[in-house]
Amino acid sequence: MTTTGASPRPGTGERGELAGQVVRRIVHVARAMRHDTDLGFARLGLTPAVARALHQLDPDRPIAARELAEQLECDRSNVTALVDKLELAGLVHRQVDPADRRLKTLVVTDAGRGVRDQVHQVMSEARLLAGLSDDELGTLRELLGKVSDGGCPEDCGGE
Amino acid sequence: MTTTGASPRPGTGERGELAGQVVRRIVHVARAMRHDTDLGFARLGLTPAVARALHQLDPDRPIAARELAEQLECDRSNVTALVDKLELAGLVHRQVDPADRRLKTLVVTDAGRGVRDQVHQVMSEARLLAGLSDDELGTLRELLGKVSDGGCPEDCGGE
DNA sequence: TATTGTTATACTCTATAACTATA
DNA sequence: TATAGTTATAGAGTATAACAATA
Repeated sequence: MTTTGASPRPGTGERGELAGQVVRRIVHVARAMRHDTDLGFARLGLTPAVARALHQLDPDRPIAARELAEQLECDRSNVTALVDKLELAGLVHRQVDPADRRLKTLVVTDAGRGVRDQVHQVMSEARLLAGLSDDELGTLRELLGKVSDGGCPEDCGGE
Repeated sequence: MTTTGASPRPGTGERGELAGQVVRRIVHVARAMRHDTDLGFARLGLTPAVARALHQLDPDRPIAARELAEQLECDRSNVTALVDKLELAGLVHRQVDPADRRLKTLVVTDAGRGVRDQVHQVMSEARLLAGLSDDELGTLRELLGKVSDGGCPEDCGGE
């Protein structure tokens, strides 16, 4: 407690200023990236939310709507509309679970597989990251992984 | 075409995979951060967009609505509603520019100054960044700055 | 009684187009 | 005619509450 560095409140002091800059840059960069990916999704005829939903579905391990809602961190009621659009586009098929007839399993169709791959690719293009070397990208990935809750439920790190 | 490394399309190959992971992590982290800050804004009685608008206004250099729209990268028509709420809350005052009576200058009130400071602090708290050292934060800031369009119009880097 | 999926509803955010008042 | 701000409107995204079917 002798020198500087102990701020009464978070968001104050040098450390808080630095953290604030990082927060704003992350939000800004993410905004630009989403703007970028959204264009790609639109080219596939998908809204951003629908694209994210499709991306979250695993063609080889169908899940119920409930589970998709958890993965998307949104309410069940929203999933209904998202899956409606996916089913209308022929990318996903609702299938009642014989074991528990309350559940509706979301099966990705063959067409859905193809579009899902394209969604994945759109999210990997990352024009904005072109200026970074492979080393820098690696470092960035590590640092982002250290951010609390940066563990990412499914697809961020592992693959 | 002799070795690896040359991918026909972006989003393919090792580099694309790495970039994709970084993209997804950034989006995920930004999502978590926004969720975090949004709670803070709500405690101030502000919606996220209103908070961002107030944060963008400089109490010492009033700007017109048009300019705010540019800074927020949104349409003029939206600014009307945002400023409506800010004015209703007594945080901002519309003032017709005598020089060009088409313009309405947005003046931050005394109460507005206080709330704006709190907004700034909410954005600097960054609980999620607690696990990173000062060095790591600095590196993260640099790398994010290298991302295309990471220049950030106003408040990200400079202060 | 608890849970799944659905529906109805509402609010926020954002965009487009048409209007007004100034210039 | 061009521009600033406003209004009306629409669509996407997300949340809550109530409902039917199933467990």
